[in-house]
Amino acid sequence: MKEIYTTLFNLIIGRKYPPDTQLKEKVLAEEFNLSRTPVRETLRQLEQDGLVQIIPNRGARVNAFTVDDVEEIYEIRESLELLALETSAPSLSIHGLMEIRTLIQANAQSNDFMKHEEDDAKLHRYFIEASEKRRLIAMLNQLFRLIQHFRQLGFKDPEVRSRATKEHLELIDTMCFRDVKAAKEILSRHIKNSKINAVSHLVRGG
Amino acid sequence: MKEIYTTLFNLIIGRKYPPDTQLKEKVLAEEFNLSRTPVRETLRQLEQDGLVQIIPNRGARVNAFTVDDVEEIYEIRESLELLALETSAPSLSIHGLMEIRTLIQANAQSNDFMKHEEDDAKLHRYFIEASEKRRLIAMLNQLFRLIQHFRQLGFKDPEVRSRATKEHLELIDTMCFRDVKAAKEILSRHIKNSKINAVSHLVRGG
DNA sequence: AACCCATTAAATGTATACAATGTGGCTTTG
DNA sequence: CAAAGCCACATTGTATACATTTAATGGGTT
Repeated sequence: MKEIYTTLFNLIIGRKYPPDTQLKEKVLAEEFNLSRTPVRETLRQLEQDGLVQIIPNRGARVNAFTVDDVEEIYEIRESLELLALETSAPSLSIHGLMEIRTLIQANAQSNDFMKHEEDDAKLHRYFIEASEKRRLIAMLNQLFRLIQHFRQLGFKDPEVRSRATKEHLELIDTMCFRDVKAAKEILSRHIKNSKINAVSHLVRGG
Repeated sequence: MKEIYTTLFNLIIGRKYPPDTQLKEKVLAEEFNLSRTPVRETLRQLEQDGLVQIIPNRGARVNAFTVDDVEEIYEIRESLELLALETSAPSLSIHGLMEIRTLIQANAQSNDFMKHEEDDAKLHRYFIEASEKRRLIAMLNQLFRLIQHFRQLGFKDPEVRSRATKEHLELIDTMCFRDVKAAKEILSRHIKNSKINAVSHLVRGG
């Protein structure tokens, strides 16, 4: 039952289901060997992700997921992560920061792009969760799910990896000095770079 | 069917259902003369609002909705509205700005606090929707729903009203000059003031 | 007395059956 | 021939029935 959600999710993100495709409950139920009930719930979740639109009595249709959408998500993410960073600042321990720093530096020279992707996720999640704001964390998690695919693509480029690593280390060091204002600048630029990088993997309008 | 959502929503926000209350599908279905199916959907929506937590196979329980939650929502709102303001700036017309300005000034001396609340909503929505960012708009709409109750309380105080009006006019005038940076400062302060005002209507921990 | 396992009751999860709504095509009529 | 109305069908919305999971209880053993 959880499978149907991730499957549909990936089909839409991956453009296998083109925009405006009607998602009919009965058809999906048969394809996934389920009844309409769990299918309906899945469609509601996808609506919350902004991937489909549901019109009462008329069902669900796939929303376009364009370059503009990816950009928008990155911009929202930036705003919210800056807030999280600011909020987390007082409660961060040097110990915790150093732990992550060691991890990142250990993988800095690695060519395994998945490792870099994981480290990136860990670092961002570290600051986000340290904010201890339930809703903020939940919202950012949702945004991360939506752009995960494009983030992974980005890390395949060695230049992107080394720049990200550099920015990560800068961010940590700056936060060690509790210079929140400077840290926000670095994080802002880092996410803007990530956005450009993610978008470069897409064709405009596609 | 839509009624059950708003009813439960208000019961939780209004603390009629205390935190940790178990919301059982069968009980709610009988109370609202519905079957479990639409009740389940309602509970999922409330989960998305962060008002209940659903644990698989164990059902829904009411989340606490504390002062901290209200503050968090205001802070997220601030971040996102600043983004919306920045994004909307290029596409704003002097004509549209003046139209709202006239409206606000017309009601400036009114004692009808509902009118002020409506104008406030209109102004904020104006900038938000001008950003033309689907997700941003949707997220802010959800946040507004969550704090609507406390916003209304705030406008009952004449001092709060006049300060809000003043800040609104400042914001509009500054945007007329396309001074986005200054406008963001004003909006930031305005929302921070609103937050303090909303929180002052609550007892800590309640 | 404390612990473990089986049994059971109550809740959620899923499937199916029924109701209501909206769409498209056909007919009818001006 | 065009437009409006009506009927049939497909789809969603809701109710109910069945399956599964979980938590609690009680009996038996150590």
